Amino acid sequence: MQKEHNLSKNQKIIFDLIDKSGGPMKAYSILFSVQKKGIKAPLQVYRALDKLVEIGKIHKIESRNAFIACQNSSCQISKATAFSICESCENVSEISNSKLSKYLSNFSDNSGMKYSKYNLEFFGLCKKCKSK
Amino acid sequence: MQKEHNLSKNQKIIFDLIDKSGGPMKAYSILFSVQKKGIKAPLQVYRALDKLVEIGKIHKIESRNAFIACQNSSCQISKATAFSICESCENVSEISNSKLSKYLSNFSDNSGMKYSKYNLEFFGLCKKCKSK
DNA sequence: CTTCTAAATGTTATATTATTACATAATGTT
DNA sequence: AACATTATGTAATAATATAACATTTAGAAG
Repeated sequence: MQKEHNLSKNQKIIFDLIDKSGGPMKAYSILFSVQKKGIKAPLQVYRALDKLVEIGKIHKIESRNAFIACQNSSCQISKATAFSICESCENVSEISNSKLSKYLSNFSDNSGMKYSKYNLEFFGLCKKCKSK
Repeated sequence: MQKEHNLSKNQKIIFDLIDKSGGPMKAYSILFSVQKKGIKAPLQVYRALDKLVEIGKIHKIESRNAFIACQNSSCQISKATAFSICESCENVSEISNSKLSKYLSNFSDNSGMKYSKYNLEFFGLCKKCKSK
């Protein structure tokens, strides 16, 4: 049962942009693209991004300082994310593999720490780039 | 068989500082600390950090833009890293769990991509912070 | 429908993180 | 010694992100 989040004006503009782009986008490139829609300042972008991340509509690719629309409909909250990143063309895709997420969600070591969240980034060459 | 890397002057200064700190350090806090040793510019710090990451003496905590000394003697190259991060006190430690690393190193999905590297960051509350 | 509150917005300034470009010096190899 | 590679020094600037403050909008409670 997915909670419906009514996105605000800025949130919707920015989510739609990222979603339509189909890939990761950087904050200042988003800013540039939405200036014609009246969003003028970095903070307006970052605030929308923060909220979108919080509700799981987008995820942050930490190693790239970029944001991508969630490609996994069951992912309501960004608390368990995994991505594959091509180091040549920088293509990013979200990995939704139930075994992997089960394994990591249940992972515990001997530190006595209970993990509530994780982010995993895999790097390599995608099919296309490998065959070049 | 561990390759011996002869660190250069700046690399050694910066590695020693991070190593002795026992935790993650940020680039500009490193810069501040090493100014008395003659390292004056950000680039000098970033260059040393880049090299240290490349040879696996330190790792970058992507979600924190911080660098930590490798706590895992068998880790020559930063190609398979996992960390646990306390979201309250920001304590970070490197996870060395052979099952986990084996699982992730062998992970493959149906994207046809062969992963050569990964970085995993777990978040939660450490023992101390949990009991507060 | 009004009062209250929480969330979102707008705006300016500034902090933090990282790289470009170019010159020089030290180190290792043949 | 000549060459190539790696490291250093320095100035400028680019890219990423937040602080502080004023105002507005949207929901919830009476």
